[in-house]
Amino acid sequence: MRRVGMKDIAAKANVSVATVSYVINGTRNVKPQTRERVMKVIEELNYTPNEIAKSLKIKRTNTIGVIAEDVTVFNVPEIIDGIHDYADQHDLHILLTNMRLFKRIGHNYSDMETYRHLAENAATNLLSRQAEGIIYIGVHPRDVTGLLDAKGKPMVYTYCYAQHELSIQYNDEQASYDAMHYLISMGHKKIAIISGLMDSLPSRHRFNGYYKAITEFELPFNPQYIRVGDWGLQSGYQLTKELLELEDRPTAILIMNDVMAAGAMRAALEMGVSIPQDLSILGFDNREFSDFANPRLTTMELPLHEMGYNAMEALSQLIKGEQPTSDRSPLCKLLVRDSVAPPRS
Amino acid sequence: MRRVGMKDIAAKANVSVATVSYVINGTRNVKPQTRERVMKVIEELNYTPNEIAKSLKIKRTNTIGVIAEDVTVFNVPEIIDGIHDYADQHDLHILLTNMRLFKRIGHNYSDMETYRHLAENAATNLLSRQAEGIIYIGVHPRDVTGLLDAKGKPMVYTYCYAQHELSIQYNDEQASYDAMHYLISMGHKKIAIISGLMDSLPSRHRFNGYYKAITEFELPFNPQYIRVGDWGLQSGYQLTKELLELEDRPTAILIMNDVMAAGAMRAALEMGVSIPQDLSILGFDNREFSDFANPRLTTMELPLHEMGYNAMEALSQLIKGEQPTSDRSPLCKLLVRDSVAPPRS
DNA sequence: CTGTTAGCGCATTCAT
DNA sequence: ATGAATGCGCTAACAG
Repeated sequence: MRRVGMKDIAAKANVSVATVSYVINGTRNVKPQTRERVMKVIEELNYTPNEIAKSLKIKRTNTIGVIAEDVTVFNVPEIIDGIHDYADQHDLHILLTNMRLFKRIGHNYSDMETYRHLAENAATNLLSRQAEGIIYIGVHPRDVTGLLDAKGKPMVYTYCYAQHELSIQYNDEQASYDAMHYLISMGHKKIAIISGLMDSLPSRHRFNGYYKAITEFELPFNPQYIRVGDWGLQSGYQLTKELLELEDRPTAILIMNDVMAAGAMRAALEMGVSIPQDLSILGFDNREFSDFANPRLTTMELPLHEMGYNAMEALSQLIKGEQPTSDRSPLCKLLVRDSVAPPRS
Repeated sequence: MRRVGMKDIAAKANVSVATVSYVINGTRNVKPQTRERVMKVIEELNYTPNEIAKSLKIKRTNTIGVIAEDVTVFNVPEIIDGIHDYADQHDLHILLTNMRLFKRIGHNYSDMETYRHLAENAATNLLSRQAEGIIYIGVHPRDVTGLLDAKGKPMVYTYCYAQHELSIQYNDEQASYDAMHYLISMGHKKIAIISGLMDSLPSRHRFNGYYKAITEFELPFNPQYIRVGDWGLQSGYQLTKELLELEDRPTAILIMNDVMAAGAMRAALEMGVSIPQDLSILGFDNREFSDFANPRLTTMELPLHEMGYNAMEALSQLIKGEQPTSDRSPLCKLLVRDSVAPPRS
């Protein structure tokens, strides 16, 4: 049998389709009896409104498009969760496109051709499905300026940056400053840093935070303590070894991601340096394994949920023509576990 | 300015809307010149078809609804990735609902009221947005029979079961049988098992696989070697200690998840038992940390991508009125790393 | 308080 | 090879 529509309800309840519409949407006062009658028929016929027809009519879909570079990359699901959190509260729906970047072109960002094509396609599709705005979720914080054209629809970036566009990204500088503050408050003075690749924005920002803390708290600045890794475990391992072989060893290392921190722990283990008694380690990311490490790794947790939530909030405001008021650089949060202790006196 | 529609194209190109429709969809032959002219105007006006209007007309949306109990739970994103893989290849779109189960009601499954309400709501919403079918992704393999009513639309469950409904779930029994086979092929005869809670379907199935292998390969059956954990790290730790204190120690342990395996490794470390020389460990899940563990954990990898992909495939077939032909219990894959070695002779 | 009616943007039948 | 006209299911004037 045909799908039941308002017309069927109207017929069976002896009213006009308009009235049915009114009782469903509460758009106008309807006499309680009629209302009751209509409701009963709706119930009986198990009627569900066709939102697509409604959308066509009112020119609003309450749907927002999300383009994720890759949903399987750690951190991304939590951002999506934040998006859904806001969406639920505001009766918005999510059309999700997953570009599957890693599986498709691997880490080869240079294949910009394919890449831009995918993104452009995704946006066009979303837009033709009448998404009222788009959120673009990167796969790690980098500049994606000029990648996308939302054809005049509102757009918000998160977990990546775009010039002249609204983007929500956690505050890297403050995060590493806060981490340093914690280390210093524990009594550390000789604090090394293992940074990520220096062509990355987060690396630069975090280094700024490190340097700012060094300066403000008047710690000795030792260039030997500054090491540049490549985000991989092996580099954390190697650089930590180097740091521990220094004549004037640091008592703590701030490490820009948990993976390199895992390498650091391995190096320390091999060299008989115990954490946190002989060396304190502070990571970034709160990766799943950091809670299973031995000792459990103290790390900076990223405000992922908040990023998604704020991005949605900002987008909604943009859609309504308002000025976005959301915090564009939410703060990371120190997760105190067991890899930091006061230095040996 | 108003959004540009077919009418605008038609006017500017001096043709009827019908013709515009024909050139866009290639539904009928159009004189090359006219065709050309229309295309040019489309280009100029930057026209994008309104898929929502089209859907209303043709009564097909090419949209499928996905209900995830919680997208932030490990394993789920990879399933979603499989769904997108199929969707991309078949020009299908995904409307994703995230019930956010953990954040909302925690692990308290007993709050079935809220829970069913959420699910029912999600389905209704998806359906009223004209999703042509629904995929339900659980948060771990359990029976969810009777949770949802798709009102006659096709529905496929994955990462959970539902009686009398189509569900795609990896083959647990085969997985643990394969794991055992590997252990045995490495020369182990005294193989213990640390199972998950016995009220769980996977636990039962995996135990079946264990027992089947024991029987088929005529290994001694030692009830002492069977331990029941609760999936948590602590239980893996505790049970491994007990196993290692046995007079007749096992030389290998099959552990039903990586988290308990992490506990096992900790126990072994404390007792001075080295892995894999003195004890082999084989986990389940391929959790992120298992690759960072020391030694790297050999584990069974779940066919998550395939589950998502197959679920989509089956759903598509159902939508088309065909018999689903997808493999409903894809196989797990052994991921050989460093925690298994031949027993000491 | 309720009914009639005109579209929303498009695909499609029936003419020509 | 093309156009005119109809309607998908719904909302929102407008009219009573």
